[in-house]
Amino acid sequence: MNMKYNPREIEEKWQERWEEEQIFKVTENPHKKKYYLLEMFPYPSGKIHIGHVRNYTIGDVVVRYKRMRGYNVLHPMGWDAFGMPAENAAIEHGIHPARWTYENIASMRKQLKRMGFSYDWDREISTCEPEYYRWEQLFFLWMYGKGLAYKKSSTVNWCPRCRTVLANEQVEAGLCWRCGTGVEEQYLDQWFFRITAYIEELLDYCDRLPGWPEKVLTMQRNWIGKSYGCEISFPLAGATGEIKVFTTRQDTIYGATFMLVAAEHPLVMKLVKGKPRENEVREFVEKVKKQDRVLMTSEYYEKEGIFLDTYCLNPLTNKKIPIYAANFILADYGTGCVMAVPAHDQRDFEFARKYSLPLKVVIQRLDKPLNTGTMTDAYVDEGILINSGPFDGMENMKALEAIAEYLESRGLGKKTVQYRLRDWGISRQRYWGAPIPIIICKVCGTVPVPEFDLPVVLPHDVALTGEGGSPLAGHRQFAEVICPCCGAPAARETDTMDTFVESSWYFDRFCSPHHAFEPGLDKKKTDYWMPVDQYIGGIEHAILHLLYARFYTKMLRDFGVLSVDEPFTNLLTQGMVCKETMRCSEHGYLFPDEAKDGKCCHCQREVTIGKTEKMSKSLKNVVDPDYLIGEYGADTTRMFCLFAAPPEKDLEWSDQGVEGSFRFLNRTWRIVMDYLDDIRGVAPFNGGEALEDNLKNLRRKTHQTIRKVAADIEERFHFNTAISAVMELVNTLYQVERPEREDLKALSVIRETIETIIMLLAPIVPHITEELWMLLGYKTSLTDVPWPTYDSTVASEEEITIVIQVNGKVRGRITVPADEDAENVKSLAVSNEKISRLIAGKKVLREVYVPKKLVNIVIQEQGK
RNA sequence: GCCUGGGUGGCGGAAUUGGUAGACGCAAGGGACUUAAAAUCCCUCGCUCCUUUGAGAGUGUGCGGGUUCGAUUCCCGCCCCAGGCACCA
Repeated sequence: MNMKYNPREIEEKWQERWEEEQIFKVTENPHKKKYYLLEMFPYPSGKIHIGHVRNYTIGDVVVRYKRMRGYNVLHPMGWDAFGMPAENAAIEHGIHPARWTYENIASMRKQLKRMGFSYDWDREISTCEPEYYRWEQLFFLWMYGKGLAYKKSSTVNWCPRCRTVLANEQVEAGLCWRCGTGVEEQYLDQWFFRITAYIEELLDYCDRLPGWPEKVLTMQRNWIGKSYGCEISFPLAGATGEIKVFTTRQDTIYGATFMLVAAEHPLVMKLVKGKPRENEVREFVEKVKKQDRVLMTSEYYEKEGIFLDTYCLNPLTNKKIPIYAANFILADYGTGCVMAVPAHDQRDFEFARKYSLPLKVVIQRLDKPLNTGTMTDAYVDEGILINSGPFDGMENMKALEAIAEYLESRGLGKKTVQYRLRDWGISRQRYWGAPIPIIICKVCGTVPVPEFDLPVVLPHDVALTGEGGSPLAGHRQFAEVICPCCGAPAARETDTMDTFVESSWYFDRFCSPHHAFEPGLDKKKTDYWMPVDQYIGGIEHAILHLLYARFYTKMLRDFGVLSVDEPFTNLLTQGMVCKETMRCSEHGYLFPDEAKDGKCCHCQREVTIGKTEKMSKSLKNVVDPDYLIGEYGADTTRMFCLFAAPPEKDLEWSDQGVEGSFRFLNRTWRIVMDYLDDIRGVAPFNGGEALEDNLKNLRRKTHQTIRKVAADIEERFHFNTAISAVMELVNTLYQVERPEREDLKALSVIRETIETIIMLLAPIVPHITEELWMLLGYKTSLTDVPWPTYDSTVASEEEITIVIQVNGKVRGRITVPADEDAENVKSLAVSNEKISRLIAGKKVLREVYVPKKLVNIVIQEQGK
């Protein structure tokens, strides 16, 4: 037998066969344990990139492994098909977003199939289809009915030249990415989902998701940002009224020497009304409003403020303190006003130094007293209260409670709980999204579209120019309707929904993807499949998508549609695949193949190498896997993506080393071919007879490898070490001396090893292993062969190496039987030739023995 | 700036619970095979030092400290990189 490994031929053959035999089609089966594995579905940007390949390969390995373990596995794929890039393509190239999207889907579907992923393609969904988003519109109506969807005024990025709303991504350094005009803030009435109605449950369950990475839960807890503190009223000086602040540091209230109000806060203009500074303050407020939100969070952002010619009174000291408007106070957190305690808060400290405002120390540190004249930073740690009236001498942590109660008892404040999480703004002034099913009638007000009129279908014929506001607003047939209540002419809501809404329930829809009856989810099926047992996706989604999906699940549960509290039992967050960005001053961001020798291939200008960032189409730093698949095949591409790093780690992309994966598959292929004729008629060794050393060692390695690979896949998804282990086994097999053709016992051990290698690799490289399996004489697909089991007696080592250290430094090694007792090991260590020389004449202070690992002999060192 | 992670040879990484640092692979160098090349197979490979060239000594996991018989692993401080920061998805 002398066949060469031909990946293209093998892969196409098996992909066809899997499809013909519908191997991956799945239905509910009450007699089997279900396993629902889901990878985050892609936005159809045009081509899959290495980040997708990595994500979907990880999922596919686990799916194929679980199948071999006997689970009834659901593994669907679909398209997060609404979104901005389609609209941008329409504006730039005149392609209709729908056409652009469907063409992209077609080519990406082809690429995914070429990778050999085991999806049940009958369940494919695209969120831009009315059959999908009609249910989302229904859920919106239910939410509206319950007050979970509501409208309020909030700000957007506004380009005054294009007269359009910009996404944060479309704002570059405070300027519109298309025309370079300075971006402004504008208020619009927009739709919100009341995620805060579920805030306590969302927080509570952060402690009840043991299958989630702790870092993701920590990020979500911090995002929700529950904090306990006080709302305190500061009366205005010389006027009626008061300013309410929220603080978690009421222990420092005696040190509050000025007041800060968010520049955008309506209170600012109210306070300076009619005062000489009114115009100056208005200019400041306008300037802050224009400051880009991204800029606001950047490093070169300078803290600025302006005095409002107004004072209020510190309610406990009754001292007059000045009120400033500032650009770093958040208008929509707490009350939008902050009592500034410059001695004990770093931001306040910097502000006070800039505007020469007084510092007052109210918490004294224990080691050396603070001096307001010489302090270079705020003191934010614990200490004893001073300058704090009746609370002097109290520990500040105790004063938190005491001062809160004191304020409460005198009616000056109350203990409150504050959250950082805001309600979810879902309005988008864009075309390519799910329409919001609402009608605005001059007579009846806000009127929900009647359920029997759903779906509100997105019209096809719109003009997309990137200018002049929401494209749907200009579509008369769509926007002009008859009010369902009074029959008068009315206007349709022309905002569309945030695409995060579609991705908040697609996993439910996958359970019954074609269910055409209300509410679009077949309860019997969602009850069988949900929750998702394993969800896999990029760490980038740790907060927004995952929090929204959790909220939406709870809400659908309360509407009786779902029976689960949480959508994802186990979560694996893969690290980002990163690559450097490249920019040309004329052509903007460049794809990797648009640059040659540091020059832009369009204009020969010098290319600027930017930061290394996660691959994304907008930065064009994407690597298309096609060249890898073409050169080496899907199996090599899959294996290399897994071998490069463990899944949770970020990866700076380089295809250096892909040859190694290809070589390994060739090496595996060759050794099976080499033995094929000799082992074809031989059954794998079953342990009946005693084995001589070399075969015994091979068999031990085989069983150890089964143990290691299963543990690596099941317990920690570390496919790189699983692959290493199989590589070692293949290396070991190469080392074994070729047995005679008549030595059936030896050949049966070889066959056991070869079958094991094939089965262990099956989830990782499914095509080559199917082919080899068939060549070994099997008729059924490897996809449903049971995962091999190991014999722990066979796998256990008879001899182990013990390291001998002297004062913590490795000085020798001894080999002992695995069950050697402690005393023997210690005396063997001490009597070892080299060790005895090293410790001769020295006093042994201590002997540490770590069973099966090492002996550390601690001796008195010279001169001590 | 704030929140969350990460940093180990020339490179990707391994060391799973505080116990042999560098598994496995890439690159590099050497050898075998070949008319030749490719492929394949074998060997070497953290760094420094040497008048014991060795089963040698020292040093080494971003930097500086600490705890411990023993630290890549735990603690404190710092530097750098990545993800998120609510309209990219």
